[in-house]
Formats: sequence, structure tokens, C-alpha cells
Amino acid sequence: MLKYKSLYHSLKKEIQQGTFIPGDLLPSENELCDQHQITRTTARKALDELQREGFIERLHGKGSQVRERRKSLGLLNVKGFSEAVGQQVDAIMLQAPDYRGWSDRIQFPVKENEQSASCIHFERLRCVNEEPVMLENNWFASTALPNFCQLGFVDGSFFKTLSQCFFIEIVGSEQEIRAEVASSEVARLLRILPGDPVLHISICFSTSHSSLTIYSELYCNTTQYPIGNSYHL
Amino acid sequence: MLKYKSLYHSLKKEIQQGTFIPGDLLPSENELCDQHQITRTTARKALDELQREGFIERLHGKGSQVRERRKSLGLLNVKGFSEAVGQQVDAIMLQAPDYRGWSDRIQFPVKENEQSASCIHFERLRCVNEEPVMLENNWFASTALPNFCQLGFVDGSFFKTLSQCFFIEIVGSEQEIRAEVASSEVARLLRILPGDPVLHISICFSTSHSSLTIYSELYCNTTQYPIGNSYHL
DNA sequence: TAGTGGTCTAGACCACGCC
DNA sequence: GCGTGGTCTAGACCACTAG
Repeated sequence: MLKYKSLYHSLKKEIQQGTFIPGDLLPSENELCDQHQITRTTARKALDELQREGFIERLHGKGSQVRERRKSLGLLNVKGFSEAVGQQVDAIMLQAPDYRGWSDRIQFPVKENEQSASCIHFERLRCVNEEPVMLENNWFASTALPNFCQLGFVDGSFFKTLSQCFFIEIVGSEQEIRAEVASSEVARLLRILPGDPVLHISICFSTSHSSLTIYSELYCNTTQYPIGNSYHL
Repeated sequence: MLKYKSLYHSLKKEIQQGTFIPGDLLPSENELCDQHQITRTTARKALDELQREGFIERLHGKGSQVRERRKSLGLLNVKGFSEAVGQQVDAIMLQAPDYRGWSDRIQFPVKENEQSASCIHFERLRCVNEEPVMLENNWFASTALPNFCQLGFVDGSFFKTLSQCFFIEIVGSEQEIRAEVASSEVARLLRILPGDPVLHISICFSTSHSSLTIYSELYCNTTQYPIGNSYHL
């Protein structure tokens, strides 16, 4: 293993596990050099990567500070849906994680090696001010996440659970976005009329665990809260 | 000016101007060191940045190759709309660039210092297989782009024109996405029925020129061609 | 003033591509 | 075999923060 990658993974894991929490300062670059028998160039390369991925912020004269991770990932982001609408969001679990077959509602083609695995599915309704704004369905192969159905969600967040319980991070996504008319089922849950326009977002998340892909189908009522995101170089 | 930034800007400008075109190899790292009296560490820092921004690709054992720039920028990307729908796209100019007032159709607040400047607007219709799929409206302050209305578009691309004629790059964006019912005007142009669902995307692009912000309002018929994008760490 | 991160130098060895 | 990019070392000086 390359030295800078080794340090990078070691620091990232400590952040994910909570050894360092947001606001903490990591060991200084010189301390890291001593601890790992490397030069500053190598230590900085690891820190550069953590910085780009949003895990830390470098403060000139102070140190490297752990941040809330909120890098944008396409439409949504690693922190999840609440930032995309910019409001406090409650989640109601309509269907707790359970073993189901792969659904034909999934818009992206399910990878062949995953089709043979059993599939975990859960469905949530996201509300802002008690008003339902998004219906969320997720599917993924159960092989990568043993005992997932027995676990609770960390802070109600699926991504946080992946990170803190399984050390799995989202590393990429593909999305398709459509404006559709609401089906009677979607309309009932979002408390709108069948035929009203809804935003339909299909996402295929790739993760740091090669055998885990997450398929999501989201239906949003955007009349009150449009989906927002931003990007900066 | 820092040495690595100076080299970075110099190489980027040569790529934008066409001194190096996609497929070309930049001077090797050692050549850059000789030419600019710097060490490889410094040269590599400049190249690292160009690589992250998608201008070049590093080929181990070969060199640094200039790429078509296609980094994703939120929903759309710097190459523009054609990649988002993944098809060949024709553009019909409905309203050529002209001086107009700032429109109240712009969803993002126009910056105060821009409100007093005169505003250039143009409107295009994007078609796939002769079918209209997106109506595009753009507004921006004329101060940053003298003579813009007299210029033609490079390869029919607004972003390419900004880069090659003004050396201005898109560096960030904010977006809001909504599913709406089509107004009679939008429906007529997209050849759908008033009341059909359309995807409404509002974008505010920030650029490398501090006094230029681009405001876009897009209306998409996503029945045939959903808007796609992907993101990778 | 001591410690931190930001920049830069002048080397070294390696793996990869191509001839 | 030679040149390329990828990794790494062991220093140096600077600007910034904080006690």
C-alpha cells in the first residue's frame, strides 16, 4: 500500500468512527510525519485528498479541522436530502428494511451479479413542516451489509449508517430526472392529486464497497420546495 | 504570483486558445521544469489542478494529454446540454442575443451591481431528432462581454464562446429544479399540451470573471429524454 | 515567539509506454 | 533502453494564528 493512501485511509477511518469529530484538529503535519515515518510532502498528499473530499478544512496557522461532510454529489449530496431542500426534514418509515425481490420500478439496470443476490428494500416519506414532499425508495443487494435489517439508522440517515457501521462511502452517482404526472399511489402518499406534476429522480449510487450499489427512486412534490444544489470548482 | 499558479494559468490559456487541442500532449514535466525554472513538484502541482478540472489526462509512460472538457457541473456540465441528454442536439435560435431588460422570469435574485447594468438575453430551442426537448433562456450583464451581440457562437456553444473568445470559464453553479405544468407559451414551443408536466431548471452560473453571472431558465420535456448526469469522486 | 500550514527546491527510485 | 508520469525523501523559507 502506498504511504499517502495508507495515511489517508487511516485518518478517514478515524473520522468516520468518531475518533475525531467535527471541529477537532487532526495531528499537525509534523506530528503525522513522526508518527508514520514519512515526510511532509507525503503527509500533505493524504490531507489534500481528505480536504478535497470535504472531510477536513485546512486552517493556516492553526491546523487541519474535521468538518461536517457535505460535498455535493449530483443532485443530492452525502449528507442527504435535508440540505437539498434547505429545511428541517422529518422521515417517516413506510416500509422498514426487509428482504424483497428486485423491483421493476428501478430505472437503472441492476448489475448481473447483484440480480442473483437477495435484495433489501425500504421506503420512506420525507416531510417538511408535516407536509410530505418526497417519497423515497431504496434497493440494494444484501450481501455487502450483513444484519442490516436488524440495525437502526444512525441519526435517521442511511448514508451515515453506511459510513459509521460499515465504513462504506458514496463515491459516485448516476441520475436521471423527469417531470411526470403522479400515479394514484404516489399522489396519495404525497397528498396531491393524481395527474399533478411530480419530479421523478432515479439514482444509482456507487460506493467504496465494490459489491454494493444503491438504487433509489425518488418522487418529489416541488411546488413548495424545489430541489436545490450547488457546485463549485 | 505563485509559480504553480502561474504555470497553471499559462497552460490553461494555451489550451483555451487552441495552442494545444484535445489529443495533444503537453510538454513533459521535465520540459516544463526547464522552461519555467521550477522543480517537478511545482510543475506537477499545476498539472494536478488541470487534471482535476478536466483539461488534461495523465498517461503513465506517455505524457499529459489535452481532453475534451466535460466535467459535470451540477445538472448540466461545461460541455453543455447535449451530453445531459446523451444525444445529438440541434439548437434553434428563437431570440438572438440582444439588449433587453432583466426579466422577472429569472428565479435567482440578480446581483445588485448587475441590475444597474444593461442585460443581454437570448433564447434557444434544443431539439433531438427534430423534436423540441428543451427551451433555454439566458440572461447576463453586458459589461463583461463587449461586442457579444455582434459575435457568432463557437460551434454553436455559448460556453465554448466564453472560453475561447473571452477566456472565461464556468467555476460554479446554483440550481433549483421543479416539476411544473407547462404554460401555454412553453407548451406551444415544446409542442406539448398546456398542463403537461415539464421539468423547470433554474441555474445561476458563476464564472472566472467576477462581474459575470449567467442566469438560465430551462424548460424540458422529459417524456422521451430524461436529464441525466453522473458524478464520481 | 513557537507552532502551524503553504510553497518550493534538488535530488532519488520505480512502473509504464513505446521503439 | 529511454523518456514518461507516480511516489517519496530531506531539507528550506514564508505567512498566518495564538498565547
